[in-house]
Amino acid sequence: MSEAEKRKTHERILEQAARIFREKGTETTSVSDVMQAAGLTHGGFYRHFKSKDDLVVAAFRNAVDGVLADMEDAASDEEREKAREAYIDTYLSMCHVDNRPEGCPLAALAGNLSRGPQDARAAGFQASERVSDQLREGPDTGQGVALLALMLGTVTLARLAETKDTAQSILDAGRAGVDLIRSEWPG
Amino acid sequence: MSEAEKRKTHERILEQAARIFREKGTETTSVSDVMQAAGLTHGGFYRHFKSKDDLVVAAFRNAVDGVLADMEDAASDEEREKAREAYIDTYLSMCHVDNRPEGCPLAALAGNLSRGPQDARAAGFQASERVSDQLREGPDTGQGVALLALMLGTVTLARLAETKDTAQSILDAGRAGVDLIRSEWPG
DNA sequence: AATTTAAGATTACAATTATCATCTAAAGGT
DNA sequence: ACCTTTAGATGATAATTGTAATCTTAAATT
Repeated sequence: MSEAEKRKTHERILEQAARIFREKGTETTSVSDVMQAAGLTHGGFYRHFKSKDDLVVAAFRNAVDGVLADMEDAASDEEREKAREAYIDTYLSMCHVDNRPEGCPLAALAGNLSRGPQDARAAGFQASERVSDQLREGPDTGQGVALLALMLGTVTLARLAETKDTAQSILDAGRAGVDLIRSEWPG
Repeated sequence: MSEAEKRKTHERILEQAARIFREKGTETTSVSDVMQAAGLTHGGFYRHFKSKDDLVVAAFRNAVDGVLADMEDAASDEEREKAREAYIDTYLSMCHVDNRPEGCPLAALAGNLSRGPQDARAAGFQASERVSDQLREGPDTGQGVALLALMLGTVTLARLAETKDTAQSILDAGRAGVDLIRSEWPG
C-alpha cells in the first residue's frame, strides 16, 4: 500500500461516512458500518481516525465542502449568482428531500451536532456560517442566516411528510418564504 | 399501588422521557436513563410501554401537547392571537435556545423522527401540522408552514453558536424573517 | 381474612459497539 | 537482499443496551 493508496482509502472512508451519517444519523451508525461501506473491515479504522467522534467531524466537514463547492468556487459574480440560484432550487426540491445521503449536512445533522462534543458543534456552526454567507445578497449577514434557517427548516418538515404531495406543498411554502426574504429584506 | 398511582407513574415516565429525549436525543438515552429520572428501575418499564420506540412516540406526543396547550386552549380569537404572539416570542428567545428539555419537540427531534419508524415520523408530521396551523393568520396554510420552518431552523442554527452574542444575532435574523412573512405574505 | 393480581425491583441474556492487541504482508529505505 | 514500518485483517474486551423472566409486596376482589 503506497502513500497515495492510503490517502485514497482515507478519502473513501470519509465519503462513505459522510453519506451514511447523513442517511442514518451518527449515533445509529457504527464504525463497522462505515468501514464496511468503504470496503474494509473495522480493525483498520484507527489507522485513519483517532475516534468515532473524530470521524463524525471530519465526515461532516467533507460533506460541507462537497455541497458548497459550486458556490465557493465560482469565478465571477455572475457565476456565483447562478450557483446560488441553483443551490436554492436544488435545496427546495423533492429530490433533496428524498436524497439524504447527498443532501445538506446541516439539514441532516445539525440537531445531532449541537448536542455532541465541542468540536462537532463548532464544525456545525462554521458550516452554517459558510452557507449563510454564500446565500446572502447584500451586506447584512442576517439575510443569509434567515434564508438558511428557512430552507433547513423547510426540508426538515418536508422529510416528516407521509406523501409526496404534502412534502411538495411544504416545499412550496418554504419557497414562497424564500422569495419574500430575498425580495423584501430590509436594508 | 392503586390504579391512580399507576397513572401517575405512567405520567411521570412520560414527562421525564419527554425532557430527556429533547435534551440528549432518543438514541443516546437509554430506557434505564428515563426510568431512573422517573425515580424507578428499568425493570418495570414494560408494564407501561410496549417498547422503547413506543415510548419515544408517546413522549413526543406528550411534549407537543405541552407546548401547544396555551394556543390550542385559547377561548377567544383575542386570546389565541395573544398566545400566538407569546409563542413566537418565546420560540425565538435565548431561553428557548438554552432550554432544550422544555423547548419545541420538533426543533429537538424532527431530524431523528424522520429517519425513525413509521409512527414516529407520523407523529412528527402531525405535530408540525398542529403547530403550523396555529401559527398561520389567514386561510393559506403555507404561511404557517413557512413560519414554523423558519423558526425551527433559526433555533437549530442558534443552538450551534458558540457564544450568546452570535446565538442572539441568529435569533434576530430569524425574527426579522418572521416579521416579513407575517406582514408581507401574499394573499 | 383469604386469594388473586399486577407494579415495580432484581437478575439474566443476547446483541451491539467502541476501542485495543495482535497478526500479515507489502511498501520504502538501507 | 534485508530490515523497518505500517495498512488493513482478525480477534478480543469491556461496556452498554433492549428486552424478558422471576420475585416481592401491596392493592383489589372475593
